[in-house]
Amino acid sequence: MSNNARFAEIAALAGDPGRASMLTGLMDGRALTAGELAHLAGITAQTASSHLMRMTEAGLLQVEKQGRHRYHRLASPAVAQMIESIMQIATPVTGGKTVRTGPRDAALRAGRTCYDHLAGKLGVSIADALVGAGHLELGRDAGELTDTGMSLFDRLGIDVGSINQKKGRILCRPCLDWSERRPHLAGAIGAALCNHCFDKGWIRRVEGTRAVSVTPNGQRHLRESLGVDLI
Amino acid sequence: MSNNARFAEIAALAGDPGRASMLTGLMDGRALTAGELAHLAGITAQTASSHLMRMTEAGLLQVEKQGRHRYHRLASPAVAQMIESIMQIATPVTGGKTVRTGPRDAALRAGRTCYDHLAGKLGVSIADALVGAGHLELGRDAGELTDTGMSLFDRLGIDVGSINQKKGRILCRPCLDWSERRPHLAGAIGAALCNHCFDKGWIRRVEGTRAVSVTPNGQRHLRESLGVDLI
DNA sequence: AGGATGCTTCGAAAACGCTCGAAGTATCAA
DNA sequence: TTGATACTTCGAGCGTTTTCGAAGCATCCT
Repeated sequence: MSNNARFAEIAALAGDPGRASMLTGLMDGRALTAGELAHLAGITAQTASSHLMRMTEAGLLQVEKQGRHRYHRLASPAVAQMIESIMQIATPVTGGKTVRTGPRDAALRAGRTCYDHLAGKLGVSIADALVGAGHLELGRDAGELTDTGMSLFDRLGIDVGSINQKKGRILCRPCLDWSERRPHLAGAIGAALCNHCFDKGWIRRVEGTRAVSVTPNGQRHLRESLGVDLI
Repeated sequence: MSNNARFAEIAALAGDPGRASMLTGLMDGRALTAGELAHLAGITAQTASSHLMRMTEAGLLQVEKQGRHRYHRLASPAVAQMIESIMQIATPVTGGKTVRTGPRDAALRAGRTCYDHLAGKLGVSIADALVGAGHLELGRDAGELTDTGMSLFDRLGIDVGSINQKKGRILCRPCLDWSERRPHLAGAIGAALCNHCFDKGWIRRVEGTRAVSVTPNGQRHLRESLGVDLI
């Protein structure tokens, strides 16, 4: 298959409303069953099954069989970044005020995972706090931990040395939050920080959604360790 | 229109072979006429016209009327990054050996523009030289100029201060070259460097293609200023 | 074993979107 | 003004894709 045909195939897969729902629904990094994805997209199980098979064959998804369930997840960070970049175009820049204000949306806006890192108000707050304290520098195209930021992560027990393939510096990626329209911390560093928060019990998934809530313990540690002031 | 519908619409626009050809054809950053794009995609002018109108209305393209020609270009760097990220998924990682070896392809591989910066062997060589000399640090997610790199750019007359919105550091973005499968310099810094090379007459577009050739003068300056050794 | 649940395969109907010929508008050239 | 070029609009044909009911496997539970 020619290069252009592959390109069109991949884009077309993301270009169906049902499949688009599933892909964006998987953007929190979790693995969902075929049934959950069908419900999420508002289509029958048969239709979803066919879609999922095609996306898996094309390399967009990975599937893991577990009993009578089949768990589907995004195949790689590259796929997540593709979806993110399409969202960037699809989200109208005008105003940036998404008027949807349900109770569920509120939880999502407060904090959620964005594939492998933290987003929403939580993600933005952490990024802001790190930048404010001089631990992080975030530009439009890229970001990096400063020396103090590196030693901070070191103290927290996040092994920044193994993340980075280069010698000294830690380079990471900003990700424009589509509810806050502000950059937060993505890339390898963002993923490591997110994992750390889960491991230490600072944050917890809200059952059945992609939202995360900060535990009381987490609230204290985020404030003391990272200087994050949550409202 | 719901957020998901917008997402699907954008992706579907990129998901048609004809439109995909046009979009990737515009990835060199030039503005092409409707006729050129029709020829490039192998479709009639009528069909192309309809495609171009849809993509323009959706915010993917910008059109500029000039006499009886209509010049189309990608609407923004964000669109270019979306296309780039789709290519990332579409390009099979296996081997990375694209066997096409025409004379035109050779020129393209030697050097070309990638939206607003330099790619191909030329782009990779420049990035390698800068990294090798300690002027640049490139990670998987991000990159930055070092202090010596900043003063180098300063000496060249590239105004790094106005590029960066932060105080001291210059953060940029790596872009995985899809012919070399190696990162080169993109983002604001990459764009500024590319412009500088054009302005100084170091490189020149090969008529009618997206390839760029290095002028004798450019060859000398690239070697002397940046330490780039072109084969 | 028997029944329920989760998912896939099959097949056919319906809808959607791509495509191009023909005709229309705008610009340039002489 | 006349003709040529560049592009767009209109309309109809036609292939692709989506969709879901029905049936078929696979797995779990009791």
